[in-house]
Amino acid sequence: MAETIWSVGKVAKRCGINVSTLHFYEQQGLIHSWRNEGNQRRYKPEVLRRISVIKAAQRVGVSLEEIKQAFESLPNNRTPTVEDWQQLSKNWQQMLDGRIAYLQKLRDNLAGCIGCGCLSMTNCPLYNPDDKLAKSGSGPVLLDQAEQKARAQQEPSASS
Amino acid sequence: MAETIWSVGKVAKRCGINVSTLHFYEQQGLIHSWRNEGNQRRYKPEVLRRISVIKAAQRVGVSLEEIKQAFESLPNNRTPTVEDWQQLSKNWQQMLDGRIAYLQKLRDNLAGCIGCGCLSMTNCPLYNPDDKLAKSGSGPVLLDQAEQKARAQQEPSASS
DNA sequence: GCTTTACCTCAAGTTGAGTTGAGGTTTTAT
DNA sequence: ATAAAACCTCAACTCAACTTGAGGTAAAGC
Repeated sequence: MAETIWSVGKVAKRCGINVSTLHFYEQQGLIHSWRNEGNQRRYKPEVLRRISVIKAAQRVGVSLEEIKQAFESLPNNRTPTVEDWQQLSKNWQQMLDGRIAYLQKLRDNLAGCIGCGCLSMTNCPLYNPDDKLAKSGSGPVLLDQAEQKARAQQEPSASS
Repeated sequence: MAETIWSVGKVAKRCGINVSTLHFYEQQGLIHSWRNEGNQRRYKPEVLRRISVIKAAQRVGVSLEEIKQAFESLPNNRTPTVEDWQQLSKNWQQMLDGRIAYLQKLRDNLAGCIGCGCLSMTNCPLYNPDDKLAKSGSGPVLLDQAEQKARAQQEPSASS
């Protein structure tokens, strides 16, 4: 219940990040602060939660832009409620399920693939990552990599 | 068995990447080529395997530098054998297991954590990512993020 | 009271992973 | 034989995510 107010330095230390990173996140609209009389930043404890989420998400490869979009489901005007965070959490979990599924698929394919010695261009999932792996079961809630544009199929001409 | 020789354009098209990316990877020492009489790049089919591995690895957040190091276990002078690739594959799988474990832990913690409404700084794994999540079961073979340096523990002073 | 520490802004620099463009050569296709 | 497509080099640009530095103000400790 400690209705604590935080300074940049405290937040930075507590979260293990630089003060400059907090400036940066604020500038990017990921976190918010108000100022005291001396123009110094002050934070609600909520900010720690946000930063924790940012760090956790980054670790799994989510960009700041995507995180920001996820945060936009949180209210700007009032402090997010438990329900607000739960909604975000739900989306997050779908994404994580997708990522996990992808990694598992990749791992399992590696076993039979990377070391198999085959040079079968048409069969090997490693040589054909788009079909077999990239598009595999991820419910892209936050991630939406929108990759693979070039997908021409054309074998070279020479052969022995 | 097709002992095919590849040009940049063919490789690029086949792999769905730009020619400039191949130049770049070569410059970074990730792939190799020789030149024909007209100074144009020529590739062994092996390069497709390398690029596939690069792409797969990048997708799970491995940096080019780490990939390069992994490739250094491959022979420079001769074409990698099945065994060479198998060794690399083994390391890769350990890393993937680590990443999967991390993601699962994160997902499971999210359920009880991000939306729980607790503000318990001392208990919540989200607020204390270093201990609970970051260091959790990953045998860092390729990843070795070497993060968390700043880990001071200091609560702010004010309270209500 | 004064010194040290923390904070402020704003501009510029850094790193990773490429991309773009200019200016020129080779290959391929007709 | 000639035009189009593919290739070459090298330098510069881009973008994300920060970090560093200069020059100055505010707050804390003794």
